[in-house]
Amino acid sequence: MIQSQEFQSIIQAFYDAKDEQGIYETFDHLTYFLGFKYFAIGHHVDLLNPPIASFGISNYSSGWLNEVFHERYFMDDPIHFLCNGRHAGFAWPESHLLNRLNERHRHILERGALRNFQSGYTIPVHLPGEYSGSCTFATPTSGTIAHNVLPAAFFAASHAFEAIRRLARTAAGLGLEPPPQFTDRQREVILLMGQGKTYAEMGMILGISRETAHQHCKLVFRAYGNIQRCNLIARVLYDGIASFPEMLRKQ
Amino acid sequence: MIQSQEFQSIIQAFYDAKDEQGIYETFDHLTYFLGFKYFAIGHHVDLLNPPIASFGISNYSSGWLNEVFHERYFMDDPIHFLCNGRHAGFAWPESHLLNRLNERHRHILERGALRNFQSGYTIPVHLPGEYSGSCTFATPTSGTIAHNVLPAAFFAASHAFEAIRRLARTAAGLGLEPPPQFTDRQREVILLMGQGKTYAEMGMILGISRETAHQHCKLVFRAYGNIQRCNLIARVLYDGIASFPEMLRKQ
DNA sequence: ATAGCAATACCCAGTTTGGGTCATAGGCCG
DNA sequence: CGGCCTATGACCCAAACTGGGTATTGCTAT
Repeated sequence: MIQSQEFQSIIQAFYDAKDEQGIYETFDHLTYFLGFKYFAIGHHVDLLNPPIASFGISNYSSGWLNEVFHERYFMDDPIHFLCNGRHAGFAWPESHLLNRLNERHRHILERGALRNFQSGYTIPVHLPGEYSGSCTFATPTSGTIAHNVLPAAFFAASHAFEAIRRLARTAAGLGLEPPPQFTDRQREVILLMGQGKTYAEMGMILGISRETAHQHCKLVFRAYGNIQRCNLIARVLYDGIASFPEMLRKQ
Repeated sequence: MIQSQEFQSIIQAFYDAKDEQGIYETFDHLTYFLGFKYFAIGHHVDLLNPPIASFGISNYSSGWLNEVFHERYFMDDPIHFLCNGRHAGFAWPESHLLNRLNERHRHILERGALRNFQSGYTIPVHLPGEYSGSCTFATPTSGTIAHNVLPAAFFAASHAFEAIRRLARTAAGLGLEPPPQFTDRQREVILLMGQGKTYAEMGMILGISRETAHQHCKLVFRAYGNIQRCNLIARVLYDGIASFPEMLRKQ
């Protein structure tokens, strides 16, 4: 399958696509080629109020899309939820994944199954400074998905996402701004903020005065546009400026 | 290749590995299976002062590793640089990628080529809350890499990274105690805290009094053992109680 | 029915935050 | 050498947070 000329040409077609229509047709082709029926690719954002340069393309039925929009399923999409903290693709439904879902997630999953989404394969896409997203292939038949198509689906989905990102960015005229850069000292106070330390404690730990720690923090806030402390924590983790292990380390 | 039993068993072996030695042997096997000679997988961090729970494994020669450490190449690694803002894997060297490199990058790339890294394939790995990383396969022969192995390499690298992450995390002792459970209201105030809202703003948004929002937050803090607000944000994101998309979305 | 829990609401004293502004010292670079 | 950046330190002050309380309402499970 992967050795085939057809597979190579589908990948190339994503990069050659000039607009959403071209992407859609290529995806339709790919979905059929891989043996699935449905596809969806896009960012995990508020679909009723999508941010600039975000995108979402699928061949889901209008009935299901109506339900998703009307019931606001996209805010608690179980498949999107399972993408959190994950790089490798995953086939669903799978028992040990279902354990992580809450009531609302399961309800949505059941509604989807009624609408012919019995099983599928989803590829998460995370990139620093961008909205998380994913690419999903689904079938109306229940039962296990053939494992040998997964590498091809994973590979193709990644390139498809890459191609659509570029298209969406150039269409939006950005250039998303890259996350700010920080000095070593600034990164240190960021970690300490995430550990819940006060300015006085930071000063103690770093061997500097309370006011100096305060000053470093002020510059960090300013770099992010004077956002609030807690929002900063979420941002630096998301932007890859700090990692969970460092921030959550006991001390 | 991908259909082969051997490929499946290599993937499984990564998840079954109990320590770095097991990972190393499995990677050696995978590298040979894919037709490469060298492999390297790990986080893009300061190797002289690696953060907790970060990892790096490779079968590079000690001569090259010495040079990398001594000359601090890892701070300006051209391959790591090309991973920025990219999800799909990439084969190198490739002319349109080289354009993005600066002098120092090219110098390091040339030094690597002298040390037998003529061409390769690199898979970037980005995950919110973690350092970016990558997995590289390389060969001492110049010339184009056969395209048909790339999907297998991409797929296997993703699962390998996933398996090593889990190993490194449990070794770092994170995520041992099960996270507390929260009510819907509590989850709402958690999200609002992560968005930098004050108690008064939370009350406004939720249609309750400032003091009620305060009360919900107090119970959340208590559930985590009266930790500080900012530390809470890092914890709930790590524990999967809230996700980056819901916390960072504009509203 | 009654005990438990979630959600609501209010009080309060002490601490912390997050904006300013200002100043000095050292390092690096052209 | 001068300019720029970083790290350091200091002061001010209104607003917000923190962590104790108490108390009512309504729902649910035993």
